[in-house]
Amino acid sequence: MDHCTTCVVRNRAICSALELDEISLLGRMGRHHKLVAGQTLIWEGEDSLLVANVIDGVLKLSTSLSDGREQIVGVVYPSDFIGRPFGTRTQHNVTALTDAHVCTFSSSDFDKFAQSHPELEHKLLERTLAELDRTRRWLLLLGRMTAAEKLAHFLLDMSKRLVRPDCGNDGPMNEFDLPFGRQQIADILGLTIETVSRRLNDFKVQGLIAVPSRRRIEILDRDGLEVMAEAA
Amino acid sequence: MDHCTTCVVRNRAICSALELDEISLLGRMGRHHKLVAGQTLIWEGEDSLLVANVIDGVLKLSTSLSDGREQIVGVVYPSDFIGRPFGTRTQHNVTALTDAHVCTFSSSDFDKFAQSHPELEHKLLERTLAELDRTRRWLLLLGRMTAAEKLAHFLLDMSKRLVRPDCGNDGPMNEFDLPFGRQQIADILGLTIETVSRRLNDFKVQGLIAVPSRRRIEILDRDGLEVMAEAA
DNA sequence: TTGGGTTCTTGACCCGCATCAAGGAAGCCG
DNA sequence: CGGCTTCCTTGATGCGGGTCAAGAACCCAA
Repeated sequence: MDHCTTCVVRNRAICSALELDEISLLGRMGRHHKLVAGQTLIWEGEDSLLVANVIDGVLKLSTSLSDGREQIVGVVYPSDFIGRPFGTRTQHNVTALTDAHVCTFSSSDFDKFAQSHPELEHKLLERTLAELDRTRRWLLLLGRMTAAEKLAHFLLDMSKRLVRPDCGNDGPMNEFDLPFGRQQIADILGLTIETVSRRLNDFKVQGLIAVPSRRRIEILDRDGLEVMAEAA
Repeated sequence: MDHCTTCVVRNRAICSALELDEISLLGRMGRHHKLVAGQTLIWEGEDSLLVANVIDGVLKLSTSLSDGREQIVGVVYPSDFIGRPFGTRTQHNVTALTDAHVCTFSSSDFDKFAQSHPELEHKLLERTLAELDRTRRWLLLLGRMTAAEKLAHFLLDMSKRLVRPDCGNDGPMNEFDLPFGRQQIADILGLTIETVSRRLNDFKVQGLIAVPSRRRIEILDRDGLEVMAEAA
């Protein structure tokens, strides 16, 4: 039984580098897996045993300090790749934020397969380079921006990344549901939950956004938000 | 004339993936380049025209905000790879911190060559994955650590990365010269120059380190520094 | 509907780090 | 050697965001 042929991320995940017959080869090594919100797939420090493609849902990558301080170091969406191939220890937890579907492979199986399929490795390289760029921009945000700037950036970024996969790419959305609670937003931006709450309220008062329900955001003044993001 | 055969990083750079005849092929596309301290090789936002291997010296990757705030997003050492292959806009400046030698390639030449040499791409992928891991740990540092913790981490990291290439890998050094001034350290850690100076002085008073001259560091109590790095 | 748990907001206070402002120490070139 | 520049240190002050502490809003399940 080959589920790859019906996979919704078939054309966007790294698998898209492969021909039909190779895909089914890879597919036979993969296992479809269901995660409930909050469930952790990979633990920090454990030997890297599996890698995966995200089919559906949103997951977070996070590390923490011994005293409980946590930092989210990455957020992963459908068609993204998870895990650390080529035998190193995993450096962070991977946890589902929403209910999610992933397609997992044993690390060693995947490594072997990748080494003999340069197309696949190339795709993975492009993704990794892009992710590195994104992460480096994040360093600027964490190291040099104020709380208000951080939040403005975050909201704008979300509005661009949360485009529904089905309804074509007609630019950023002005209305969306966050897959995060306030604490998670704080952990992404290197803030506290209180500060997130307060600055969000400031934006509301300034008429930049509306927050009709806890996780719903409406961007009322995108330009204003963009100014906020670059200047404070 | 093939300088690759005498290249000091020949066995550590990504070139080490290649056979002799392929290396000379790549070598003919490369240009050896000398940089003086402070010179910028690649500018943020410019179309990615070149990539390079670092032969000697230390370079920084940095981005900045319109008002002058700067964040260093990466530091590059001999044998490391610089630049963004596969045609995207470069996201950060690349600037020499010390006098440096690099071996540059036109992006398009390199891309073509890489696509037909999976070994090379594999090496590059492994490096990029490692760099991504490193950068993500840095997010934790910037987002969740205090000034003292940041500095302790920084010093320990330096002591591990600045091992002289010629004298084999006999662990971290307890005495070394920083390739950075105080302002650069601040830009790496997301602090101000004054805070760096003050916390460094605290460490001196506590007997953790000695600072015999501006850029020289001696670690006197490594365990103490490690405690500082994890708790503070 | 009620009750209990969770998540979010709001307020009061405080501390770490930024900011502003001199002053000192090195390096550099005449 | 003296003067200049650059880099670093030290001090005084203030603010942004963290911390602590309630309370409000929401979410379910019974």
